[in-house]
Amino acid sequence: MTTHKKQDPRSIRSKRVFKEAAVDILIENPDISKLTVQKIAQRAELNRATFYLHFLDINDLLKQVVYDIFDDLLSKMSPTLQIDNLNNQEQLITFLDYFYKHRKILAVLFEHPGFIKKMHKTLKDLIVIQRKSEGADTSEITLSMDILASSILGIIMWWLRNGVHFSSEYIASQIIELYR
Amino acid sequence: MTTHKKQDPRSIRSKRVFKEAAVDILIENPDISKLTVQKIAQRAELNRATFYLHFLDINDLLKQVVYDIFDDLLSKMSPTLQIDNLNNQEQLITFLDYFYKHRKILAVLFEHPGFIKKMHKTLKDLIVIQRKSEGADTSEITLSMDILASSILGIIMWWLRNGVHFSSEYIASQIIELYR
DNA sequence: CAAGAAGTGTCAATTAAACAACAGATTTTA
DNA sequence: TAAAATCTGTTGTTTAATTGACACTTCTTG
Repeated sequence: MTTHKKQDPRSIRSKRVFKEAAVDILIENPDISKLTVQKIAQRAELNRATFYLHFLDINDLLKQVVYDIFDDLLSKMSPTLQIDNLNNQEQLITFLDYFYKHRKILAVLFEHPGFIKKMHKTLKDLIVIQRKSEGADTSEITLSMDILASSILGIIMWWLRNGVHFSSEYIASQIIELYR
Repeated sequence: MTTHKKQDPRSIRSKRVFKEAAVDILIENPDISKLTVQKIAQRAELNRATFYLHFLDINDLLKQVVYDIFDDLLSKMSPTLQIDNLNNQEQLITFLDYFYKHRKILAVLFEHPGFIKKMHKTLKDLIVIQRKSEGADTSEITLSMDILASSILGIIMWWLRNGVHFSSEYIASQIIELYR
C-alpha cells in the first residue's frame, strides 16, 4: 500500500492545466511534432520551467493524458458492470458515448504510436470482465477475445474517422448483431 | 505619472479568476446577498485567504468588475469614434452589441446600487464626445444630455429585461428615429 | 430563542510557481 | 548551407499561494 502524500492544490491544478492546454492545442493542430513545451506553457498560462516540475517531457505528458483517459473510461464502465440486470447493449452504449465525448482528442491519439495497442488491451480486458460476469468459463474466453477486441476497435476507429454520422445506439446494435 | 510595478502573472491570473468566478456564480444565481468569499474561492479553485490578497471584500471585487466592464466598453467605443465617416447608427450598434454580449452579468449589475448612476454618467460622456466630434457647440450640448442618456438607458434596460427579443440594429434604428 | 453551521478577516509558516539566465540542441528561412 | 530564431532542460533566488489556526460575526433551523 503506497502512501500518497497529500498534494498541494497548486500542483494538482497545474498538472491538469498543462494537460488541458496540450490537448486543446492538439485538437486545433493534430500534428504532435509541432507541439512544444513553450506553446503548452503559454496556453496554460504557466511558466515553462513549471512544466518540468510535473513532466519529464511532452511524451511523458501525453502518456499521462492517455492514462487519464483510460482511468476515466474504466471508472465510467465499472459501476455499470456491477449492476446485474444491465445488458450488453447498454454497456456498449456507455462505452461508445465515452468515445463520442472524447472523439477529438482520441482521433489525435489514435495516430499516436502505441495508443491503439493499449486501447486494444483495455478493450479486451473489459470484454473479459464482462464475459466472466456472465458466468463464462475462464479457459474459453481469453482466446478469441483479441479478435473480438480488434473488430470492435476497428468499428470504433471507422466510426470516429467518418465524423460519427451514426448514433452510439445504432453502432451498439450493429456490433451486437455482428457478434450475436 | 504613476509607475506601475510589473505584476507577477500569478497575481494577474488570480485576480481575473476570482472575478470570473464571482460573475459566473452571479449569473447562475443573481442574488448578490447570497454571494460569499468561500463560494468564490471554491469556484476559482483558489484559497480563500488568497482572495484577501487582491480584494478588500466582495463589494470591492464587484466594483472592479464594474470598472472592467466600463473599461472594456470604452476601449471598444473609442476606436470607432475616431473614424470620421462612421455615423450614429453604427456607433450605437457597437454600443448595443456590447450590451448584448454582456447582458447576463449586466442584468445582475443593473440591480446593484450605484451601477445605473455610473452607467448614466458614462453614457452621457460618450454622447458628449460624439456630439463634439460632430462639431456641436460645447455650451449647448451638456444640458439636455442627461435627459437623452436617461432615455437611452431606459430603452437599454427595457431591452435587457425583456429578454432581448429585438436585434441591436432594430433598437438602434428606433433610438435614432426617436431623437432625430 | 438557542445552538450549530457557515462565513469573515487575519496571521506566521510553508511550499509551489515565477523569474532570468544559461549552454546547447533543433528548426526555420534567407 | 550559414545565420537567425526557436526550443530545450536546468539552476538559485524571489515571490505569491496554501495552510491551518484564530476570534469573531452572521445566518439557519429545530
